[in-house]
Amino acid sequence: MISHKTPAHLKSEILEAIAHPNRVRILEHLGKEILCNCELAPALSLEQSNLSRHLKILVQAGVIVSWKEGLRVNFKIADERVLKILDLAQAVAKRSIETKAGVLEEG
Amino acid sequence: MISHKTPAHLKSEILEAIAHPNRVRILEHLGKEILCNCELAPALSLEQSNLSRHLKILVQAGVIVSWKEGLRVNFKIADERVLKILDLAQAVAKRSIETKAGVLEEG
DNA sequence: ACGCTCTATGAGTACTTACTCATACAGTCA
DNA sequence: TGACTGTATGAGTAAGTACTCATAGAGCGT
Repeated sequence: MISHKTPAHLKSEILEAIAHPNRVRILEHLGKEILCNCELAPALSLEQSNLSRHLKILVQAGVIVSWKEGLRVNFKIADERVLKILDLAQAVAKRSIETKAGVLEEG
Repeated sequence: MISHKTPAHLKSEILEAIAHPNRVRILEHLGKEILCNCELAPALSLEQSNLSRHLKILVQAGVIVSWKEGLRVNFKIADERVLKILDLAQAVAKRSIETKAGVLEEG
């Protein structure tokens, strides 16, 4: 079964999964340590059901992986490159803001 | 005026701007050459007005820059790192697909 | 001035998304 | 078994997004 998705579609699926601010925060936490839903919820001040759905989106995109451990479901980053994407996004955002500030000054 | 946006929010603004499949396609084209709306529209098979709005989103995020040249408005990548983000997204997507295939085989 | 080309935007619609509440499901321990 | 903890999901709602059509604006040429 070969995927018929275009390259642009493949990329956007990963990026859409990552792009939500709460999911960015989840990834930032998981970049440091393995955590479960019950630890992330208070750390991010998110409703348990809401967080569960965000985590599901990340798992389905293949950005994080999960496994059961007793009652808990643990999560960790599946591919370290997603953290690199976050770093680059940060850098682009920073430059964008600086450029806008520069335009205002010289104007 | 200092921005009060959280790091997660800054990142997600860039990623949300990039994440749409049509905007990924726009960036892929602009990664190779400078183009105007009128050249991109037929290349991407997008409605002129629809394309114009996608380009606006990318400009507002600071991902691309635009300048007038007669009737045309040209666009180019503002920060080459967005292309790197697309490459990484592609790599993550590829690995995700392979991992899922592996799971199916060993199952 | 006029017509022509290219781009931007208002308005309307269909679709998707995030969120919350309530509830079901899964696993542990007494 | 029942009570308890942790997770997933159905249902409903509010908000956001992408798309199209029509139209306005901006700049070129005659």
